[in-house]
Amino acid sequence: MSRETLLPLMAAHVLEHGLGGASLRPLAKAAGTSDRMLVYHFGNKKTLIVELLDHIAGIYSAALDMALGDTRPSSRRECFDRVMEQAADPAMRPFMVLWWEIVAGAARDLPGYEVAAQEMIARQLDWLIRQMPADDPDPEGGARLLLTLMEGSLMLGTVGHAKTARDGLLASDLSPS
Amino acid sequence: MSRETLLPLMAAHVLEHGLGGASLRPLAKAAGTSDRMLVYHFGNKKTLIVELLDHIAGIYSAALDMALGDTRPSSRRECFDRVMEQAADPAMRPFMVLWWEIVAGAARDLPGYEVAAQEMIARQLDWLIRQMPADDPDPEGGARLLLTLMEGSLMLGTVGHAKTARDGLLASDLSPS
DNA sequence: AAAGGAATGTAGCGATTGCTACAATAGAGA
DNA sequence: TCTCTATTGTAGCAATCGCTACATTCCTTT
Repeated sequence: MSRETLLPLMAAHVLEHGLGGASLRPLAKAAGTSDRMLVYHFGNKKTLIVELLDHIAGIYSAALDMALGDTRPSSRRECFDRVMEQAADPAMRPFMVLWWEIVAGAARDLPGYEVAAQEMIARQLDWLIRQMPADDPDPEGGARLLLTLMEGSLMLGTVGHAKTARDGLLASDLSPS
Repeated sequence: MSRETLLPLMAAHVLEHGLGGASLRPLAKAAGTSDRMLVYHFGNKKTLIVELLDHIAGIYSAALDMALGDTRPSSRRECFDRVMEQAADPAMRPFMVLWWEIVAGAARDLPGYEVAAQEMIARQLDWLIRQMPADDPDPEGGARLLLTLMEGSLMLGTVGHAKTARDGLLASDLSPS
């Protein structure tokens, strides 16, 4: 059992139970090993978490690649609505919950958190650019705008202000300027 | 020493050191008491945290009231820029860092986190409405839109994608529709 | 002054934390 | 077959966790 075998199992555990309370022994049990072996393979907990975050960022990228739509939207607003609908999928909820924990860790400068978050956002932006309307005059700028709106809306959603974000969006013009 | 005396002191400690690692003994030391007394006053840690979050939401509201600008901006974009500039103030950083921890807690349904976050967002929205241009035809809708953009931008900023948000905003039209 | 509840100190319990010392096994190359 | 290194198990350490039992002090009310 090597690092590569253990990481996906631990990632699954973290997706379900969170990063904050992730201690060696539960992590080990989820991976079918002992805390002793986790330290043996990764040296210490800090570097384990760093590698785990990197691995999770990889999982997220792969999940995005799987979710490429086959038809392109005809407007930025339709694109936004589609992506938001997909983010609301219950299957995405563990990712969502973990995501805010990663953001919090990045804000507090915990090692590995910011790089992982940065990677995940970069992937999401790439993905979004490919999802933009085919005739959009500025797909990069549009994707960046939609990403900002999306993340703001998702955050407001998780703290019980989904309606606030929705109403704000209704009063806005997403079309290219 | 009552609850009301202890809460501000613990809030200061949490603003500096975070909520996640906040355990009874350090909290007590920051408040000049013992863990024994914290349990005596609040019953247990969970309700302590709930009351502490409520208190912190109150502090945040007060801080916003202090920061009401004396001149109104003349456009939504100017309003946005001003608010973002204020949010970038180093003095706001502890609030920012703590904020994402509260969001993460709300996403994970920890008791008290969502209510606190909801309250803080509601206050921020009220504040934003009062900061909108005087001649804005739809201050409520505009404030909701700006709030969404702000929070998205702030999040992207904390994970090292401030430029992404900025470029997205440049390619957008914030004027009322 | 006596009494009684509120407030506080001391000490510690059982559980969990990250990590380590030591020993045992296993499998590959000589 | 014999080493030698890589891997794994067992046991435990010191620190911290939330919380509690028990005793004591303090202040208010009668």
